Amino acid sequence: MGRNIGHYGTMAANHPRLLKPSFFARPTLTVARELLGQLLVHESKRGIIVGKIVETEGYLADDPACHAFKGPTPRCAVMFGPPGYSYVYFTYGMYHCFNVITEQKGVAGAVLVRAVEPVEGVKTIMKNFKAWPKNMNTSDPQRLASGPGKLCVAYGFDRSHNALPVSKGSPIRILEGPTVPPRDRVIATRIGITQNANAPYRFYIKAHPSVSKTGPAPARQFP
DNA sequence: AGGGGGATCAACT
DNA sequence: GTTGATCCCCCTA
Repeated sequence: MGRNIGHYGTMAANHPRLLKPSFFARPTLTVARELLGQLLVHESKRGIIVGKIVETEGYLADDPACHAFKGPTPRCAVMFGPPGYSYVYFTYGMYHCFNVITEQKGVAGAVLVRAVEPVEGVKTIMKNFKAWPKNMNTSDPQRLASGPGKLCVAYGFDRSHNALPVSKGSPIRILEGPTVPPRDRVIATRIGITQNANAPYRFYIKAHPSVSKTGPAPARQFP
């Protein structure tokens, strides 16, 4: 924990192991599962931020918990667009949530990135927390982005980051990260929703300190 | 034009 | 387990 795993910020500029739009043009739950361990990069004005994705949730077109369930609205329109774009929305009066669009163009779907382990740019993350109006717990560097709201504070994401490509040439990119051993990848029910709450659409790295919380349902391993 | 609800977080009982 | 902070979104009328 807290080990230096390399200069991902420099690599992020033009490293070949960058997830391409084709990665996201697949079933939402497949993408949610395979995003575990990958590296979310934000090349922001304050500095570059890199974090290892440790927790995701899928949101599907036929899923009552999904913003796109009842069809396109101005807010969720990007969910019906091409895969590999960001979907950032505002919630609870002060927080944002960051998603990546999945499925083929015309089919709604997204993966909510709920938590990352900070890998690079902790100083920049701390600047973002200092600029945040509400008091947040920043004592544990492993838990600076241990939830979807905190993640957006840490990365400096807001609605200006909605509908941006998550790919080469964009300030937001996802790099291939270290492979997560299958026994450490678990599936469970989602958090903080009431609609379709029993759907096992949440994925996280077992016992990882940066995961938001264990959740109500017993998590099981998936192949 | 009005109002209920929300993919959150931290503090409190 | 419950509650306050805080405001945009979307449905209803």
